[in-house]
Amino acid sequence: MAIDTATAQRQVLDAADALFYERGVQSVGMDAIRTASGVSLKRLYQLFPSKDALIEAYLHQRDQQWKTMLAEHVDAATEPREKILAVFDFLHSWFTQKDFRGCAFINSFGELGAVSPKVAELAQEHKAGFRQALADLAAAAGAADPQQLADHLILLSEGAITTSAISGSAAPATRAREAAELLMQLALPAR
Amino acid sequence: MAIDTATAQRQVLDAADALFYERGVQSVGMDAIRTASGVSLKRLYQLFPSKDALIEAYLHQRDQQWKTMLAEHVDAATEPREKILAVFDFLHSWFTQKDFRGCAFINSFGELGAVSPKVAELAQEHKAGFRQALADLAAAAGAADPQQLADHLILLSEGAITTSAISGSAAPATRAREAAELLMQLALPAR
DNA sequence: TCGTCGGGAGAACGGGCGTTCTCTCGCGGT
DNA sequence: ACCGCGAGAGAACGCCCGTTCTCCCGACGA
Repeated sequence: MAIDTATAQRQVLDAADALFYERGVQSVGMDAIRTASGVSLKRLYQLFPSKDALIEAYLHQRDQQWKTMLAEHVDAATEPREKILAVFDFLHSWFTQKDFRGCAFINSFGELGAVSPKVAELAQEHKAGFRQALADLAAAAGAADPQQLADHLILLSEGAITTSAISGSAAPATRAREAAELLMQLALPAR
Repeated sequence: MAIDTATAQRQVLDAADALFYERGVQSVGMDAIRTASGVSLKRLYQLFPSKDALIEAYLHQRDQQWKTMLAEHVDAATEPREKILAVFDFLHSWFTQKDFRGCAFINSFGELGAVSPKVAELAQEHKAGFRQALADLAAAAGAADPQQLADHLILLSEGAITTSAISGSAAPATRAREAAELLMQLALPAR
């Protein structure tokens, strides 16, 4: 065996992640992933029985990575209010990554959501997870209506993601942070 | 001549609009548009020299339609503050259309933005136009910083569009409207 | 009436893609 | 040393798609 199964999987997933995210899921052929990963097609199909399965794994991995990065930023803050603002700092640092091209779930949903129920479902789950995280933060900060504040914050976040992707600027993150601060003034008890 | 050039063009554009929007640009073949429009392939290629040209025309048409629908809602309101809220009422009525599947520009950008500069450019122009419209409304409402208010409103709008598309619910429009009201409380001079 | 022009229907072409198959080779066990 | 399993490389297959071509017909001017 040339390479260990686990490392082969990691190589394939890394290559798929980079290519799918950069060019979109449909524009990337299995051959490109074969070339980029250095894993033979035969093995690739042993690890992932179809392109759809690979797409699923790609989205799953993105979800994990995204949650981890978000948690790192949020955990670094101590004050509940600061933790909410840290979400937008996280967005800003994400937007300034040179390969930033929007949210993988929004992009995949736009490509395949109407045609692949699985992709649509994964996008919903990802966004639901984010919403839950925001709701927890809002509750911890003592919001009178944490669900409402969470909804407002998620709108700002999603808006910032797509606006930043299309405009190519990271400014929407700071604008969203501004707006979040204003909304918190109204939704949180005075300190 | 079986059908007049103008009506043939309209039939093709209507078919392309429906199919591209519903299934995504890349999932729809020229053959499907030929069948749906009833216009022969030969004529189709006389009217639009390539699929790319047809995609461009599709996006252009979407832009026009969208601006028109927005303007109808905004113009129906009289108070400057009401005009801004009318934007979110427009979003709500859009989201409840049975074929709603998010913003055609965001979806196309996710599919082709990285690979087609023309699509990326059209998406930027569309969003810039929306931003300008919001900035005008914010200025008319007497915002201290109309650019900032416009930026906050566009984030709420874009967030509502993608959240609604993925969740399949129109609720984000009302949540965004709520948030917009709160932000206006702070950004506009007391009445 | 005849020829020609333009359009409709759909076959054809060239290329790409997802998936599978073939061939070959190196390695481990006896 | 030999056998056979599994892996790598890439050809092959079947299908789809964008684009062009062919063939046929109906309309219209001389």
